[in-house]
Amino acid sequence: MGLSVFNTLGNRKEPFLPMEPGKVRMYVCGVTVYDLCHIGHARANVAFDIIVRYLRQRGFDVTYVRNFTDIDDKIIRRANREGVASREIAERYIRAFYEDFDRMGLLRPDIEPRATDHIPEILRLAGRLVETGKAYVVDGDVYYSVKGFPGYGKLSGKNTEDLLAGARVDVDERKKDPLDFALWKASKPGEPAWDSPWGPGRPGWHIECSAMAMKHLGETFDIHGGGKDLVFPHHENEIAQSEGATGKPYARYWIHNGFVNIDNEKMSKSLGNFFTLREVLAKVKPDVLRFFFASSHYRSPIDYSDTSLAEAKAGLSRLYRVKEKAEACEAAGARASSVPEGEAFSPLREAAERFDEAMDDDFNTAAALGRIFDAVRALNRLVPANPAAETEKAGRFLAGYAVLRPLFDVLGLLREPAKDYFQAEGGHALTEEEILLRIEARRDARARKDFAEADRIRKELDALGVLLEDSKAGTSWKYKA
RNA sequence: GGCGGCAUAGCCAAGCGGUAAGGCAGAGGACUGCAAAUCCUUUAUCCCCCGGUUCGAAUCCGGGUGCCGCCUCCA
Repeated sequence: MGLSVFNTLGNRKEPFLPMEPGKVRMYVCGVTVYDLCHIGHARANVAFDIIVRYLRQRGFDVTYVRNFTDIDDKIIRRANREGVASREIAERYIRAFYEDFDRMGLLRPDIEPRATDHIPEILRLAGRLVETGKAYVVDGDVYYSVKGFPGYGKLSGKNTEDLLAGARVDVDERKKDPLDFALWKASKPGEPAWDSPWGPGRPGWHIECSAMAMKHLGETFDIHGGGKDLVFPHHENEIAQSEGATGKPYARYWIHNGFVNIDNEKMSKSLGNFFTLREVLAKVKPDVLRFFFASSHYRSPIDYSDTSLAEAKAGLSRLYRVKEKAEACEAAGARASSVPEGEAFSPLREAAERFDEAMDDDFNTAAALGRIFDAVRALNRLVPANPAAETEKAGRFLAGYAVLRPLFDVLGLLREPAKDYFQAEGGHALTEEEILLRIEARRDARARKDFAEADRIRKELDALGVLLEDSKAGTSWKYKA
């Protein structure tokens, strides 16, 4: 069984065969840095983060490139509004981007090119297209001539007649054809500009990705990813200008993620119905969001709400409880027994295998998560009641947990210690010390069979958001979900 | 108008021709002083509707209905 991926180019699932065996060259469209990231950006990036993690775990040497669009109309507009340089806007939001995305545990790409650092490459590419007559110059603007590229529409499944009939393409008199798009825009007064053979100007949106992807990955590379909304026109145009220039296939597999919806409607800046990542991270741990995203297939739309977040939180807690037990075993001095064998482990090993099958099927994280829960159930049967007193059992449990751990890593889940996950949330009424004091008092009450007092203390803590759990090994506590 | 996608239990969500994963919520049981956690059992005779293909369809085909996305900046 091999890995298969859904390729937007061709609109079907295909076996994944990189150009060079064992090596994957991958480009993902990053963000335009003019504002804070919202959870739609988070969804897209978590999706590709998981894809990279899985490819690497599967043994591929992945070169992961993700750009920053740091020059664009929206950045300029914001800079003008605030009376600062557009560079300053870009720097500010790149910083914010890293703050948010690092918290999400997103892998840093191997290369993070910025448009403004690639002006020479962009000019070279545009120049190549002008020289070969595939692009034309009007008043310092450079436009790509779509009619000259026969494959136009192959990614998005559109044809040029339909596009024209759609009549939603704004008519610019200077363009030879309404579908033509700008490779280079002459700068207006007060706008940032770079010198070019056609006068001072700045790059159009689509060409930066082509220039940067081809510079860092070659003229043909394996995977190009982004949100579904980029299929047309952005990615269609990237193909046109890149293949128009090189005559070679551009990206071989196009992967697009579905949207985050609010009340069944696309969340977006223009609709105004968006939540920034940091707003959401103020409410829930980053892992909750990751779990939420992983619980649907990356191509499906996913509906964001407080309810769905709460459900994700509940499911994730079940996972963290397993980790909590593994930590308890380690704390008790147990070490994973070498090879997990025996009847009790076969459901675990089977679940791990079926996890890979699910991921092989177009990165089906929802199904993969199902297999993780199967494994969790199997592993929970092996939990020692008192790890300190049952080191052998604890060692077996750890051996089982070691089978699961790589699965969590692929999804980027369970990155923090369970103790922190359950106990390190701020803003609670009681300190850890105060909680432990009450647990001690309750222990004494239980020892003298004063259950009324013991229950009183437990209820008191419960009212303050602290949950007690008795076991043979003692009483543990956690903040209520 | 053109193109594409989706409709599965109370909720979320897999499934891609062989007789409905998983999670949350619910019910019963075990464990517990009682809880919590955990384990066991249980919860869709049926997958929007109507036809068709097939020994067999949630899965394929045709026709409906509803919702969504792209065609304009957008993950």
